[in-house]
Amino acid sequence: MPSERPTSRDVARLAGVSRTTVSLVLNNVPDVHISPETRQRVLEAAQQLGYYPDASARRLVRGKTHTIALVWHRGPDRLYRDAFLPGLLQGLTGAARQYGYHVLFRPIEADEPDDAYVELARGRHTDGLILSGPRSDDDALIHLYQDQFPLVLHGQLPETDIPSVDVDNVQGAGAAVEHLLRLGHRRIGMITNAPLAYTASQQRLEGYRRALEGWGLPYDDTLVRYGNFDEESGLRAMESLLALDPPPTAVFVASDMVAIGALRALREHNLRVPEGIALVGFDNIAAARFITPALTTVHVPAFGLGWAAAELLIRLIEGDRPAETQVRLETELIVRESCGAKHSV
Amino acid sequence: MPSERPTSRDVARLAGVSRTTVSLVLNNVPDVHISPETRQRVLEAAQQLGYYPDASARRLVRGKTHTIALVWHRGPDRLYRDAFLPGLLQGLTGAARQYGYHVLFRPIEADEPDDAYVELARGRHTDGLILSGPRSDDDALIHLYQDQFPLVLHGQLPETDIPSVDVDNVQGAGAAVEHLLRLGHRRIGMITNAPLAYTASQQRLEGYRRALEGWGLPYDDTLVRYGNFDEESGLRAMESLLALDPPPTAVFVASDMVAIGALRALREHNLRVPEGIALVGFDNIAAARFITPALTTVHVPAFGLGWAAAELLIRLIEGDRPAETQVRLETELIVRESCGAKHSV
DNA sequence: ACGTGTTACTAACACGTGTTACCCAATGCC
DNA sequence: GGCATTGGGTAACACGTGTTAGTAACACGT
Repeated sequence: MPSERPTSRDVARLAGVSRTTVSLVLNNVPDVHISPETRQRVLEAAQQLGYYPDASARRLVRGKTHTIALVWHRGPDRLYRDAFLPGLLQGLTGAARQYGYHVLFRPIEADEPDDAYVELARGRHTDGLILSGPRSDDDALIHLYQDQFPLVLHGQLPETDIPSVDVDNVQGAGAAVEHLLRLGHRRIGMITNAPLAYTASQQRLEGYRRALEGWGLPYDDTLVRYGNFDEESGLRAMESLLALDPPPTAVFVASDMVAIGALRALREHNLRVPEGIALVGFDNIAAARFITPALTTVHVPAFGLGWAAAELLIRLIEGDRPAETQVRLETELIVRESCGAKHSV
Repeated sequence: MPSERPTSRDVARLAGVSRTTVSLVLNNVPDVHISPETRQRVLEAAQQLGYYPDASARRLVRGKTHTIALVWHRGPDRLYRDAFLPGLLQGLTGAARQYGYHVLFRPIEADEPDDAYVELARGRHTDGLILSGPRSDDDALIHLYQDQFPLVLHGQLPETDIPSVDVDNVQGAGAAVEHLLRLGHRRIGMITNAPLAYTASQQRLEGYRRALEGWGLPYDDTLVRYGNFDEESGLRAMESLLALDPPPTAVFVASDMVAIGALRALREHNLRVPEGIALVGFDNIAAARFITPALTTVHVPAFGLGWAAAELLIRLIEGDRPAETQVRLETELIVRESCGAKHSV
């Protein structure tokens, strides 16, 4: 880009007015009197020169970047979370655009310190952060929050009141298990999406337990296995459940990825789904639709989560304290083939 | 964030030196003599105050934003391209980080003008742009290029020498068809990924044609159908191919998404894959692995494309004219079940 | 005694904008 | 006629940094 980029001074010169006037006109400052002719001259001059105000200068003088960042932590669940990235980003940018904000994408790689993102905040690269996959041992995060820096978590951090956006895992898991109960199953196993160190895992397990108890069935932890984000863990967990005597007639797998592994185990044991064992997943990743049998699952609204996160964050930035800073979105049960409902209806 | 944010002036005051010295020390400016004691004092003062230089001020004075943007156009292929977004972004940010750049994500929505992204460039929000899904009728793009603004296209625009990054579609399609030929097929149909207005479609078709001709087989356009990004189009195209007498014994579908539709058509006709008809796809989207039968396909290295695009763009920004501005990455054939190779080996 | 270099540092300008405080002329009011 | 008010505009400061040109002190060779 050649250096002959026009500045507001050039526009002022061409229009025969002061730089102040140019600024007043171009920003449509209210309650200020500029004659229509002058206004017109300025507009034409700006147009003619192809003037665009310099973003850096604006940021500096206004003390605002009009940018928010999505901080994307690596971790064992990275591949899993990648499935939500496009939807989440579209939601984020959609809401951001409505408020005139830009979105920065900032993954934290394995060779970086976990708190590498603080520079974004402290160095005033952005006005606020959305943190995906927060860890409770992250005290840089706590400090930022104490310093009133605008933050929204994607996912939950127990024991804090940091604003966050998440899906209602208890309700979603409950709906899945309820569905199996309605189909007549009474011996229902569960494979978690991840170890219980993850809040979401605890909550989905809790939903499973409550659904059972709501129907007067005891919670029995011999029917529960722990997944770990990937197919492999699902395969092993299902093998272990099949070793039970008798095995469950249905299994709620709290992650589609893990469910795909479970499905493979069933195929290797020549068990038909849903006739032999019924399955319900969680997440509604793209592959759930395509796999055979198509997976009944709990839909996680990635777009909606992104939208809500950006909207909440921007509200915090602009200072109008929102009534509710803990957003929980509802999930939706997507009935396909793996649960057996299609046959029993 | 309270307004007591420390500036370099505060650091200078605390260390008992001038602001200039602070800047020199903190930026490690070479060939300048500062006594070790002073250097130490400055560092300690900065540390003690928790000083982070203001990014906006830096951008302004340096005339660089150290930011690049990924412009993501909507379009009929959006859902299709979403499959590559996570990989592409990881690649982009990975390379960007090595050079100290940030990455902005900017989708252009349906209700915006196509050239809404120029503001990013003209207003100096970013130092360069990566454009995904460029259209040849976009003259804002041409102007930007003429004004020497650093640009890299993801995908190709015929008849220009704008730097671009893409996969070698001709080679990839050729390898896919070659694979089917080696397996003994001689009557091979093709379903394109999209209408021929898309450069990638033309090129994949060209790869198909060349592979046939390389084996001395005539190119026969009665064996070719046109997909349109989605499952539905694949289903219809395959139905049409099945109406031929005799139908092809194998089909190269230049998009996994479309291939999934084709697969459904075959299932509805009770044709087994690969025994009845063999299939090879293109793209290697996540679902290709999970579907039954698992899809043999041509892998598109999204991460590599992102990395290459960012690296090329940053080279252009920093002024060291790269030797080659048209990057073409190789694809890789992923052999799974749908082609029949697993049985014949 | 004098110029020449070197070390260690600083004063002052520049980047391009938004905004406050002020000014001048014309008008309205009694 | 004197005074307040309003319309239309500008001079000057501020934002927080990077960088150039310059200075003061001191060492050194002759």
